Amino acid sequence: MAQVSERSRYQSQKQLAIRSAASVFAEKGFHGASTKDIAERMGIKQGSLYYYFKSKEEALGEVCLYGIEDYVERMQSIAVSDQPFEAKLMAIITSHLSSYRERNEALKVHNDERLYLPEDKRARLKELGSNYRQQLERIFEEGARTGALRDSVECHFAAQAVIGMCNGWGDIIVREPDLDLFDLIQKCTDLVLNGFVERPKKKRDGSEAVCNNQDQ
Amino acid sequence: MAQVSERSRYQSQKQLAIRSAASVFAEKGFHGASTKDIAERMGIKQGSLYYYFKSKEEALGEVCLYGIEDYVERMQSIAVSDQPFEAKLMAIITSHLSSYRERNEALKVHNDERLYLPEDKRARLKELGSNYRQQLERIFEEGARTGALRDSVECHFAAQAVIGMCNGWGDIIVREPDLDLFDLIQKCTDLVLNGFVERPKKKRDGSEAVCNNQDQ
DNA sequence: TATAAGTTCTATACCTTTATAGAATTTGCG
DNA sequence: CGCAAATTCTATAAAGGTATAGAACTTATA
Repeated sequence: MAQVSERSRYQSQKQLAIRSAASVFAEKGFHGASTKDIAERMGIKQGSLYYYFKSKEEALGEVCLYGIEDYVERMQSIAVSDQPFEAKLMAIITSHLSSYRERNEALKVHNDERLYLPEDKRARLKELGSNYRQQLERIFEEGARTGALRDSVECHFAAQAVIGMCNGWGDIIVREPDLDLFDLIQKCTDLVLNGFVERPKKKRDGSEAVCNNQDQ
Repeated sequence: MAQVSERSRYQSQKQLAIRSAASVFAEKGFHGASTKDIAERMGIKQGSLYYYFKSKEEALGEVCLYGIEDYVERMQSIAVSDQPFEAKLMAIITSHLSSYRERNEALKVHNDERLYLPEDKRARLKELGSNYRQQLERIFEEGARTGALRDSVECHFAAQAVIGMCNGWGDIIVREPDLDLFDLIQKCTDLVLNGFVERPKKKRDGSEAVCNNQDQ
């Protein structure tokens, strides 16, 4: 029994299948994509795809999960890290925006297509999405507690606003490959912290040093 | 020849067709929606729909145009109005967010599905979208000139960020009908102006009076 | 009422797509 | 090699979707 290579081959092909599906779904949408498209992108015939997915819908489910798992993991590692509030915020924005530059198509598919999954298959995704938002909320709460933020800031609103803004840049980042991502990250962070209205500068100015290892 | 009523009936049915298509496209996406769905929602049979649209794709084009025209018009009237910067910003956010509450499904379709149109049919939409962004940019430029904003604010970035944030709230607004829209508008405006970091209050505090007629 | 234009319906040609079954091929190993 | 499991292929059933043609019905008006 070819146990060793079976595992290896199946798993690498399955991974390829998920990435191919992500790519096609991102480009054409779930309903606009055909199983033939996906199979072709991974170099096999349409019927063979069903060796890896029970249905097209299952493929969507796995792509969405793959996309958001990665995303949540990075949030996790930032949340537990030992950085001050402003550094965490920038790290999160960096992680979020650079995931689009890396053509993390699965995340885009999660954002745009997950609603086409039936309720029960979306439960896990909901959980992960809520987890992401809650961790961001807690980071804002911590910021308010340590005095980095106004007391009046509503952390639920803040988290949603940041996530929404980042997702909004997602499409633009994908469309415009020449866009300076680091510059954009700084501007977004600055907007969230300070807004556009003039204010007296505090002692903070080396804020570009807070982000060092998130840009891979 | 029934000239008078022909015009009236055709046009009202066409309007209904566009709104029905908007509703179905918003719910199922362009590819997920069938011409049968659209026809049923407007109370006719599938084949009859082709009296109003040459093709399903043409229907998408008209829905997108319908959605964004309205949106751009409201921006226009705010841009030329004689309000100070902060009031204009709040009016724009109000217009944008409340269009989702009014279930302006055509705008959602424009945002999510317009990319499925062929290049040439998208030209006009691009023009209108650019127009919207440019007008918002000019409002920010004006704000910087009159001293309401930092000089360093990059108006192109600012406009995109505001549009992205509002679009991000769009899905949430549709999903959560109990959300307090006026509260949300104020928070969004405050975020864009002041950010989340504590700052000394200026003389501005009657900021809730600046918006009076945009909430219809 | 008779007419003609306008509107909707029925029926269908044609195509694409999903999913399955079973044959064929590949793979690793004794 | 030659086997058995794993993987991929071919072929196809079944379903659903788009668009068209021409018949049938409606409406306003002469």
